[in-house]
Formats: sequence, C-alpha cells, structure tokens
Amino acid sequence: MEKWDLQAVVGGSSNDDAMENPEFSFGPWGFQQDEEDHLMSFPEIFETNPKVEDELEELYKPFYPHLNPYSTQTIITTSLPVPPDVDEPAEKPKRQQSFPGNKDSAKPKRLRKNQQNRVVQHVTADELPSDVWAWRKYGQKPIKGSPFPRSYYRCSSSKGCLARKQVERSCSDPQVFIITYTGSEHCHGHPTRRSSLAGSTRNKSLTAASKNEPHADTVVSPMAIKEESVEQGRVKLEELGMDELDGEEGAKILTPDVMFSDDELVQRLESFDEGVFLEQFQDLSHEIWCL
DNA sequence: CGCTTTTGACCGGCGC
DNA sequence: GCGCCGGTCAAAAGCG
Repeated sequence: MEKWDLQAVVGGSSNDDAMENPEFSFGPWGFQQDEEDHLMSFPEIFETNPKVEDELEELYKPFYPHLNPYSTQTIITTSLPVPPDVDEPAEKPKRQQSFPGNKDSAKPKRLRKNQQNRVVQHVTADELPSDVWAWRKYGQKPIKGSPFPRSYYRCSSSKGCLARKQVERSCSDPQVFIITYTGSEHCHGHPTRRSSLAGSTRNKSLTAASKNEPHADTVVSPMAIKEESVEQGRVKLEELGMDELDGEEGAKILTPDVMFSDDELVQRLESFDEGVFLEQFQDLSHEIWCL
C-alpha cells in the first residue's frame, strides 16, 4: 500500500471525533503516526483490516507507480502549539458584513489563530501531495516577510464543510511548499468525483505576479486526471511553476505523491474504468463505515 | 448554468 | 486605543 508520506500532529480534541467516525478520517485528520518509520499510515481501521487496505490498493492501483524503495520523500512536518483545553467550535464564525441592526446580535467570536487545529506539512515542489478532496481557492494574500503569497483554499466537496488549507512557498527555500490545514474535519465522505473544471484559468496567460508566485497547489485527483487531458496536465504544472523548478520534469503530471510521464498516464487512463471505480469505492466506503 | 480563479475590500485578532 | 496584518468575503470574469 502506498502510504501517504506525511506526518501530522493534530491538536485539540477533534481528532478523537475523527477516529470515532471513520468516514471523516481521511486526509490529514485521523491518520495515525507510525513512530517507527515516521510515515503516516492510513487509519487504524486499515491496519487492523488488511482486506480493506488491499481493496483500496486495488482501486487506486492504476494511478500509483511501482514503489521505488529508493525514492525519497522529504516531508517534514511541524506542529503549532494548541492549548489542550481549547473547545472546538461547533461552527466557524461567519463573517459579519455590515448589516445594519445586526451589530448587537450575538456575534460569533472568531477563534484565535493559535487555537485552531492546524496541520502543517513542508513538502518539496516535486513532492507536492494531492488528496481526494476538492479544494476551491477563495483568497490569496501577500505575506509580510515572504516574497511569495499565501493561497487560501476551502473544501468545495460539500457546502457545509469547514475544512480549509493554506499553501505558501517557503521564503528560505522556494522549492519547499508549506501546506497548512486548518478549520476542522471534512463533514462529509470522499467526493465521488471532482467538480467541473469550468472556471479554471489554466489557459489564461499568467500575470507577472503569478509567474513569480505560482498557484502553489492544485488538486489532481484520480478523477480529475481522467477528466483532464495530458496537455492540460502540462499546463497545470506550468501553473505550479514546475517547469521552472524541474525543467525536464515539466511534462509529468502530479498525482498523490507520484508523477507520471505522458505515456504512463495515458496507459493508466486507458485501463481505468470510472464506473467500476465508483462502484467499488462506494462499496468499500460502506464497508468501512460499517466497521 | 454552475463552477472556478482573481482581487480589492473588509473584519477582527493581536502587539504596542 | 490604535494600527498592522492575516484571514475571509464577494463581485467580476472566464471556462466547459
């Protein structure tokens, strides 16, 4: 099983909830850390249910390369201190725009930044991880002290989902991306397919700013890969600045922790049956839930 | 039509 | 109390 090579430290109590509800346990939350090899394993449920693990592996097999024992994954994860007695907000405080007459109403208080659960990943450019969630960018801000802007994403798989992530490039090493997951767990299961690519600006000419500060993260899930052509995949990487960073690597497509050449991708796509995938995934999801 | 990204404005936490 | 700055909103525009 290809393990997601990341470490995550989740503060607060929400992680307990995630473990109680396997459906919510994918992604950075709910993973358990393998202290021996510092790899993030899939949740305990998979470790104790090898059958489930095998089935998942089968499902994703077309998209994963053969494991290369010599490949390096230099993901360093740090965590921010989170007070142990912090109450996880039931709902994210909604921003109060200027609504006359609403000023004195009970204004939900925004959590202090260091009170939010955060999972921070440091990944190099060619190891940019993807995940099964669909993220929608909702903001980008220049960060003081860093030449690179920070991009803000929220989960677009479900309207009520509060999961968020931030992506920025390290100012000390531009090849290193800092991905910070904040908010709370996804309040829904895996999206069965990625939403439409409509609206993507991948074909637009890049502004001077975006050339220097590329959109630092884009989800390219297995579903998305099928939807996108190889050429679009190239453009995606150009958006990420991978052509600049990796030169000849620019013609490969980013997948969860793996990269494919054009030929490899076409081959895998040809052998991929979305209907079968969805059916198997739904069955498996049900089985996981029942466990 | 429904989705996306972009981007300027606004809100509010936090340090001084 | 004030100002800085990070995080979010929402309008506009583009794409399939």
